[in-house]
Amino acid sequence: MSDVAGRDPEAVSRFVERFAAQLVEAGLARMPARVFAALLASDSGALTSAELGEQLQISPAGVSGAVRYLSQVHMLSREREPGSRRERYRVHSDQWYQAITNREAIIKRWEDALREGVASLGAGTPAGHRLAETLAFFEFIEKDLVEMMERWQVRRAELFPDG
Amino acid sequence: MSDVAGRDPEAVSRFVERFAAQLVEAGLARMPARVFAALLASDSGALTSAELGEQLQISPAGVSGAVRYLSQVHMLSREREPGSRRERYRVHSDQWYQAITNREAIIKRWEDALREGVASLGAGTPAGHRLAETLAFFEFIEKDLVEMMERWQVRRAELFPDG
DNA sequence: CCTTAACTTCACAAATTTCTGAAAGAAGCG
DNA sequence: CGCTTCTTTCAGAAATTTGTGAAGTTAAGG
Repeated sequence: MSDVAGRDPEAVSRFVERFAAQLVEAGLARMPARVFAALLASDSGALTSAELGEQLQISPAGVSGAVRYLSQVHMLSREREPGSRRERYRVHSDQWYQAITNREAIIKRWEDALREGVASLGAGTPAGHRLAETLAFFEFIEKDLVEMMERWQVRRAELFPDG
Repeated sequence: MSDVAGRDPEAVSRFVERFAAQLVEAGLARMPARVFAALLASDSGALTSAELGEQLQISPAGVSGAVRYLSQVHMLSREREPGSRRERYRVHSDQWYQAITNREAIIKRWEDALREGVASLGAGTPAGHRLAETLAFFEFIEKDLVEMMERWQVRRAELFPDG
């Protein structure tokens, strides 16, 4: 069943393309950005490969590549409808929470590189000191982000008691 | 005066390239990433165009493009040494604070796109509800990020009393 | 098992991005 | 004012990325 039926496809498309453009500007590749935006704007929160391909005018191969990337970075999850070979790609309500939590993996690698830098340039040198301070900043961010997400869960429950 | 003199250029270069690679993976363009990493790893915290060009093996044009971008997103600042036409590009100790604050501009544009989406898809629809929840998340993040940066300033003063 | 629907992989064409050399543009200094 | 030094702009070559068609793989359903 098409998720788009009964809605203004143009309004949907307009939002999808605009929001995707912002995601692209923030560093996401074009096609994953469009797929993610389309899911976000769907009523059911889940679309099949065919639906995505039709709505976004992209080939099955394009959809495949985009969802592979998005699922790697935990921005969507795949589900198989039982007794069908159709896959559905879904955004969850805590998807952003997931995505941000995933950012921590990136921060961890930055921290590794910085620790190496402090060691090889020397903790006593001005440059070493700068790297150490940068490292401390990321360690702070990492810890504080976790707490921030906890605060969001609380706030979310307040704003959307039934969500 | 070369900032690199008296240090192991190989150790510096190794850190610069590794850290830059992480920044690239996070979405920054290659050359801005390398320039930023080189500044971070310099003892003085500031390098001239010629020094950057030599250390990174890139042309003056490359340096120019990279620093233009980095200064736009507030990841470095330019200074003119008085009585010289040489420019120095500097990272400040609160540079990451600046960069994150700048991210808020991006979040603001996401929020605009989402508000439009809620309006055009209808606040009462499931999709509209999802967009509204996403919007609320970003509004929360935006406010909380500011407080987080304030907490960092406090923490930083504790860790580096003389910084 | 065989058919068939769905997804994935792969090689390639097209579009985009990146980086450079060359030329033009500022700005200090005599 | 003209020389010199440094930076920026710009057109284009080179490299990378993107998205597709076509072939290949998997698994449901007879």
